[in-house]
Amino acid sequence: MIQNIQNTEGKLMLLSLNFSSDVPIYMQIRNQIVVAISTGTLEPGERLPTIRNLALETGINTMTVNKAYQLLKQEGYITTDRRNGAMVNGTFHDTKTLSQKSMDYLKVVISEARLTGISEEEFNHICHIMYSEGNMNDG
Amino acid sequence: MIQNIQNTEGKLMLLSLNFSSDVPIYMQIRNQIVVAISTGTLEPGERLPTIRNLALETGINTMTVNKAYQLLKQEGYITTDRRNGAMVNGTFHDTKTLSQKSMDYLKVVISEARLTGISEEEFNHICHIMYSEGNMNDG
Amino acid sequence: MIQNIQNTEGKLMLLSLNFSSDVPIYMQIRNQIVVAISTGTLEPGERLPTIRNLALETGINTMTVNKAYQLLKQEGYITTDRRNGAMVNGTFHDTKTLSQKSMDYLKVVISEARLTGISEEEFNHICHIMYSEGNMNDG
Amino acid sequence: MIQNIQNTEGKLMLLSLNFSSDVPIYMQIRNQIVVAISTGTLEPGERLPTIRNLALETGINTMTVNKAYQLLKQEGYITTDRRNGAMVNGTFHDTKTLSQKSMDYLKVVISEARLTGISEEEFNHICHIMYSEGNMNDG
DNA sequence: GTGGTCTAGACCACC
DNA sequence: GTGGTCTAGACCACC
Repeated sequence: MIQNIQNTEGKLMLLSLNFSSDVPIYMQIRNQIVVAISTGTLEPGERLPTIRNLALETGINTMTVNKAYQLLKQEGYITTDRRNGAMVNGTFHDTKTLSQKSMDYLKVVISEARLTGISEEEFNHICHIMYSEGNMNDG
Repeated sequence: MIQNIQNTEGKLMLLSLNFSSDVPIYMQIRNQIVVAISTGTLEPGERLPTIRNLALETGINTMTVNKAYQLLKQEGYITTDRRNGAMVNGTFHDTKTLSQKSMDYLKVVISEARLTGISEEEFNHICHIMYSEGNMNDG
Repeated sequence: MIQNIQNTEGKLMLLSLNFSSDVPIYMQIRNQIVVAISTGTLEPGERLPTIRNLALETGINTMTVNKAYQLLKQEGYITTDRRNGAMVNGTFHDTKTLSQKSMDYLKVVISEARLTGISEEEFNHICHIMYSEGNMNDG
Repeated sequence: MIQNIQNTEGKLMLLSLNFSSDVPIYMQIRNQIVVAISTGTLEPGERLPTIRNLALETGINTMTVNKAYQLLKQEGYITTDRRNGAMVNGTFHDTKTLSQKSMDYLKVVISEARLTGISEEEFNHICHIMYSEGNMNDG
């Protein structure tokens, strides 16, 4: 299911939820918001949709949205306060380190890539496209 | 928990299971066997530990191991028969395509990488190291 | 054993299980649900009985029902999620291709038909009756 | 695995065994011999390979081949005697009836066909091709 | 000995 | 309440 979601300024945000996926809904929300922040679809300081709105428009429970926002807050991607709701963080730690979880996932993805005959150059190309998506909103 | 597992020829195989992870145990087994096949730790035609043995030595239930093997079989990584047990497939389809799931994971990993200040060159370097691991057994 | 099963809306569904068959129970369930979807007994979007209910009313274990549902899900016949349980898919890929397995079965069935003296016309007639069952709910 | 098998007169017979299939080996042998008889590849009165030979050339246990032959004998497809080994039956009962098992399989196959968008005419065409294979050796 | 199936029952995250 | 996972243990056909 693909949903058009508006943030508090009325800007559109695409949210694609798959209810029969083994990835929990709250994690799908979290992932897509991380991607949106990284690609610039969500800019530093920008307000996220309110929990209530996001829940209402996607038809999911507010608890589920809340769980996603809590996770994002805990990971440092967003801040929440009572007056302004949720907001994209302006600065991120330049730790230049991938989490162990991401490293594990990456290893499995690369393993699958190799086994289907994708060369390192071709894999770099796929990564390049994904990396570049983050620069579209920069120029 | 890290376990040394012997395949049917007595060769050692490292299996690291995290029982408190949100990744199901059968999926952890599946993932690590995919990585092992890709890196050459498990060679084409090589026999995997029997379901019973793997279960016994890791302390996991045979049903759980069975589930992992069924998944690997269904994905085309291994074949199973009652004569020889489980066996790494000799040939893989060079489809050169990543599954949607892998694409999604990769996108999230790359998003996290960007946000921690990892440049595309640095990310390529991480990938290069992982890609190269599979070539150690080639020379 | 023939069981009357109710789906979540209370609609009756016939399920006939043969415990002494060489066809595994989960496969019998899978097969009969595929037939039910194809004939329109189960309609697109319709909810299947919950795993628990189906297990309870048939006296089968939940794991066995779960296996059948997992298979149906993987084959694209149904979707499952924790909110709505299992649900018949609304759209199916018009691939117009039979699986190798179905081709093999069909070949054996046709071979048996020929050897018992059933002509191609007579065989087409049997198929016609089975094909037509799916159109009863259309008119 | 595809094996060229010689019958007792030296005639070649193609046998394709899939050891990781969920269809037991003895049933695969049985099925393929039924198809071979039906298509005329094996003619009435023709001798089958000896159990020992078939086992030797395919690498399967003689018990497995024996099981297949016993089943074929019991179903009336072949006769066995101590001097001549196994032999294709000359006459088959023109019962013009499909077994319940075959009816069940056919129903599932047709259900799958409908759901992938195969029309009755297209299905008849597939059947026609399979039916026709049995007439190639007739002319 | 091997994988495959099934049970009874528990527990879990998710919604 | 829902599906999903896991266990301990039994039994099975197949090879």
